[in-house]
Amino acid sequence: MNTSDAIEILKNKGYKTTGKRKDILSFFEKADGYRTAKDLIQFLEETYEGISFDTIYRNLHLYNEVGILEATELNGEKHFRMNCTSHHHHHFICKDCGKTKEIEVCPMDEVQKSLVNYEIEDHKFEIYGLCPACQSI
Amino acid sequence: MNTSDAIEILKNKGYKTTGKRKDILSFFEKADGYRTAKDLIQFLEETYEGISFDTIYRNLHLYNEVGILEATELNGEKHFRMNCTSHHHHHFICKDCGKTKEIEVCPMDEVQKSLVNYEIEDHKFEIYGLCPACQSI
DNA sequence: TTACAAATCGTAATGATTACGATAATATAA
DNA sequence: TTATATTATCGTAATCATTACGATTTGTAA
Repeated sequence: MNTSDAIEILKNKGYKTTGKRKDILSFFEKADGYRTAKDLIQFLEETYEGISFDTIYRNLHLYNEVGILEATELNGEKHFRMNCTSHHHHHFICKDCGKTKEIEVCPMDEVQKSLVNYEIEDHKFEIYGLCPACQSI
Repeated sequence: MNTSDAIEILKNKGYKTTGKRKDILSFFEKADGYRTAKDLIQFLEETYEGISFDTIYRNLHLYNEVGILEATELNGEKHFRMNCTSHHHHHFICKDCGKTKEIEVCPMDEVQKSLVNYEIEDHKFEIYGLCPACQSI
């Protein structure tokens, strides 16, 4: 997903296009990994001094709801990244820089066999560590 | 892991045994699934009216550190359960009652092949949904 | 260009968790 | 068993991320 895809989604759902919304999208497009609300605030402060928390969190929440962003929880903070809609997969997440690498393995087919009578709603499979670039630092 | 195993661990590490510590352990032993700090406070208030947050969170943190409890994050709150030390496995977690079912499948061996040069520190594989008992309610 | 719904602002409130100085309780050694 | 050192707990305030809200501004469609 990129910024213009995302704007298209918002328009189709009747949400308005604003400068802040576009900048939030390009921030995540450029980020290519997980970022926190704080990271986003810091970025937007450069352009929009004194931007409201309301704007930050409302839009993060909205983007997550319409599938533009996906979220995960790391050290007590929510982290967000551009959603990869292409196909189902999981991520290696670098604890240092937040960048991700796609993992194609998903064990859910096999797991379901051992969960008859259980109603599966969701699953999470994430690998944490240091990416090659962050190991040398 | 049960309460007496856990007390043994604490003793061996030089931590003192108190009534509250024992009660916290038996709470989690009885629970057989994930519980929040709030759940624990509610339980302990019955016996120890006005128990301090400090006691709750300090002990949860300690038990997690020494491997008595394991933790996960669900809807913005930390959830804790007795650690199953026997062997490596993952969990189905019921969103309603917090009870868990062990999943023996772990795809990490296979995943590692696609992560050469990545330093893997940790991984999480959890399945969420409703257990048979909670579906009928 | 107008009008109205939606977005943002500025700031206060919330909720989970952490922190801390004072006090109490436990374990150990005499 | 008693003294003593160390650890645990208390009571409460502080912190941190996130949510909420009335007032104001802005985008969009007619």
